[in-house]
Amino acid sequence: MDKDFINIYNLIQELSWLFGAHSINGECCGDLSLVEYMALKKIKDSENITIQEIGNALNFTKSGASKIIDRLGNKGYVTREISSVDGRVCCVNTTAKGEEMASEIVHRYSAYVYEMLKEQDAATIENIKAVLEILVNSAHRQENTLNGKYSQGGGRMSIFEMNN
Amino acid sequence: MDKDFINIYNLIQELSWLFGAHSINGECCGDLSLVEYMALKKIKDSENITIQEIGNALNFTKSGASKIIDRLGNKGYVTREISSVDGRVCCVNTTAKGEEMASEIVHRYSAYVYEMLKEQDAATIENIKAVLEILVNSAHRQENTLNGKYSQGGGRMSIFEMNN
DNA sequence: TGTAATAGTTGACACTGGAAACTATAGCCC
DNA sequence: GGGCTATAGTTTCCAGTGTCAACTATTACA
Repeated sequence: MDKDFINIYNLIQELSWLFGAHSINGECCGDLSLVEYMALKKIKDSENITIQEIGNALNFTKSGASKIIDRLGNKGYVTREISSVDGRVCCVNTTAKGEEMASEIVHRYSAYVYEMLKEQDAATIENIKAVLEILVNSAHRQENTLNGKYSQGGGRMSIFEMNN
Repeated sequence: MDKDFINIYNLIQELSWLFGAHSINGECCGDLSLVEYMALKKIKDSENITIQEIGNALNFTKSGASKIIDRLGNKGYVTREISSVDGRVCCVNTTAKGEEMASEIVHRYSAYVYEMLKEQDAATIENIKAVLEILVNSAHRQENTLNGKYSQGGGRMSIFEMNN
């Protein structure tokens, strides 16, 4: 039983590494790092997201988030506008170019995943999807119970503070 | 059909992020970064591994790998000895402390995974394991077909050079 | 023996993200 | 309205990290 979870942990770790910043994603896509891509994706999926929200979503300080948006802005993938309702907050949105880049990356990697899995039958593909959904949902739930409130540093807990 | 692979890609991406360097692993364990932990794990699993091999396995240059081993050495987790058969190569091995630290990390994260998945029944757990094995194996296979030979820079290909 | 190849190390460098100080706006209370 | 506080974001300084290129040391081979 315990063995199963060790096993699953090791497999997730391995998979994460293979899809993480040091592997195929090392340079995620031309001029985007993995972090920048994740931010771009988040911005694309939310209308008028703020710097702070991006930071919280990706576990960066607002300082770090601001710099990531700088980079994305310099590359022409996002715009930064001052909110019309509150002069302190920035509304970040993707440009057409940013939108296109995000789609391109998804397309490329999906093709990669297709190459990976093309020999699997339809039922297996469905099953893979179902399992990944369980994992992602459980991980999100677990993340939420772990994370406290966010201060500048995004008061996230290390797993090592969990229960000692 | 195509939709399935996009879906799966997005889920893997999400899961990888959640287990990647910027999330719970931000500080993987006290004084180890994710990269250092991956190296430690690799060293633990192979007898007398060389710097170069570590670099290749983790997609680092030999220079980068050398510095990671420096750090692990300074923290007392690994030893570096000159090979008895070839005076140029280093044999890296874990110390007892390193061994213990690696186990501790696995233990901690397995507990985390257990918390994540404790509500799933036994059949689901088995299924999760099976799916992850498929994914990890396919990803490794795919990685090998993508990567060319390793030079200093570990001549890995960006996914964007795949077919254009 | 001398030249080329190979493993590893080192130093200079660029990039990244955090902490803290700072700017600017908003909210509130008198 | 004036003044205090809170909040969003930016900027400066800094430490950590990994690459490149030059270097050392050892081995292989002609």
